[in-house]
Amino acid sequence: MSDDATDRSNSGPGNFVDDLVRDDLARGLGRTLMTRFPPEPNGYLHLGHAKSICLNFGLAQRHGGVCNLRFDDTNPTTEEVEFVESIQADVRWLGFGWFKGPYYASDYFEQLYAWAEQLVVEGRAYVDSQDLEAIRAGRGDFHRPGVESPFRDRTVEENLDLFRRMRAGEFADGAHVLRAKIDMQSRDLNLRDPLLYRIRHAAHHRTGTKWCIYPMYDWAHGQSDAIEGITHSICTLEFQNHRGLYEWCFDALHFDPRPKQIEFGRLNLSYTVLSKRRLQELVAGGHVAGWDDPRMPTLAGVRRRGFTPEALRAFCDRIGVSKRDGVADVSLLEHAVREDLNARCPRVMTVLRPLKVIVENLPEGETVHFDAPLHPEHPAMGTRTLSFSRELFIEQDDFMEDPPKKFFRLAPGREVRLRYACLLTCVGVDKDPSTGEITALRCTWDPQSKGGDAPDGRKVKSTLHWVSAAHAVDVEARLYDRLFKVENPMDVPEGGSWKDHLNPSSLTVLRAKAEAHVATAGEGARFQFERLGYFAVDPDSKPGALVFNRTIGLSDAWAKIVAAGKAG
RNA sequence: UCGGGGUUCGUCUAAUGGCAGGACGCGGGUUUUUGGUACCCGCUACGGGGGUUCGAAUCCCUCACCCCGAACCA
Repeated sequence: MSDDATDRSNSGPGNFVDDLVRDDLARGLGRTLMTRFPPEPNGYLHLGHAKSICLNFGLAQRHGGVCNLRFDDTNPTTEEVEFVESIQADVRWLGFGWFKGPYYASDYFEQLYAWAEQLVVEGRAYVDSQDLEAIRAGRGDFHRPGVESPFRDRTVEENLDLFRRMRAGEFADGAHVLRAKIDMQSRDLNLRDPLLYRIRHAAHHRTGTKWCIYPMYDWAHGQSDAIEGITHSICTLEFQNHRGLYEWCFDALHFDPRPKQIEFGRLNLSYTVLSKRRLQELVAGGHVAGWDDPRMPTLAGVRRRGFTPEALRAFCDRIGVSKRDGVADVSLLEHAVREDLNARCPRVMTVLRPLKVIVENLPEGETVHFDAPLHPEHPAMGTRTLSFSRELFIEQDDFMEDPPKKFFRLAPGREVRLRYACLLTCVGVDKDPSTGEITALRCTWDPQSKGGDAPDGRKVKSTLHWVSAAHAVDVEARLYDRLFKVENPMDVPEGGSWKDHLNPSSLTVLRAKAEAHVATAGEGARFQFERLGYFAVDPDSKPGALVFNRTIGLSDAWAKIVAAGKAG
């Protein structure tokens, strides 16, 4: 124990919210720790939400508390059931569950309205009948105080009457609003008589047409927290400016105990955009196939791509939680994904860009079988049988007629190993006489090297993946690259758009040859295609027509050598 | 310019008055039937300036820079 204080090698990523919660718990909260994840159902959840979900649910999990899922559904014009459903599915997929609920701010509309009337009665709120522009103008700006509305001094009776008639539907949208009566001189702009209710004759996805006035965020959120008994209301940095108003509401309603609002820095990721509005724009503009396009940073997208919830949670643990507005490197996410997939994925061989190989010393019609482990480090995962015959496919990238110095793979006269099979030597190259294009490789195998090692102990510098032409299954492989070409897509020159940074080759579709073992794989199944990366079966797959998404490639030392121009 | 936050390796993040540490990344190496994995070694940081102190990333002053805020969005 005493060593812990001095052993700095152990200190993991920071999480100042967790520290605060621990302090509060140590001091004695007097009630159960309760957090909440409060999405607005107006879009799909993305990686940024994953950070918030892991934070809120994680806190509850670690400290014997409870975390509510609550839909912040106070704006009927943007919210839809499609989203409340996808959000629940995504939270569950990530590995979290809620104790009761889910909850909805709309369930509290009646209570919220009653409290608003209370404010009116106490002279702390009034109905303003100025139009939008006048209200905006009256608010002033950073340097000028606001001016009071001419309607600010209406009597309680008049305010109550008007507010009730607002609810009753007597007025058109925009005719009146309910405002808190605070201080038009305040340096905190949120305290310059903020709007509490606006009229919206719009159907709500849950309350239908029962209401035609809807509470604003600032009126709904804190009170919803209080109703549920939330102890720690954790939100992102942009809400720091609202804390004064959050507290004002609790003062006005004399809430005790009250939730504590804590703000943290939202997740930003290099080479991607994380904002619902922009993701929506990518979908609407047809830049991707949908919210669940595997290139999207949505939870639906990365799930389809083959990311695991475990990897996402590990990533969220590792980036830490602070008040800094930073940008996490996408390579950290990729690392978490590879780390998890490496441990759990069975290995198989698939050739993405086939190059035909003819094994001259193996008679046509003859098949040799090899047993190969499904995971070299986990024998318990079992084995599968590989078929080897006269016609094979290897990767086009694995052969060069005139290789540079550091190219260890197949070349004329050179011997390599076929993974789990045998040693193979290239003895000739067939070319199309008119184009000069290589059509096939002439090779011989060493029957003494069955399994991959020669009895004479000779070594080869490279091991290639391969499939037998006669036994392979045709599959579609979808390769993904980063959606954006630049680290910060929001860094745009004058007159440009962040969408100018979209990577035109973020998707490559290939017709590949896979070993027979994958033929029966079901949707969502994950494999490592040896030497190529991790792949997951896409829902577009049909019987006999598998589609694989490349979740992430393996780290590729050779590609780095080539990119650095050091291949020799 | 007013208010609210923020500034530690390239990135994320520790250390809260006592040797600036970890992870990712990058470079090198060992092992290897994946140019994978694993393992080893190395790399780079306290925004600037003043002060307090035996001692400052940490406390004080000051400057600079960055983010958020003037929706009937959340």
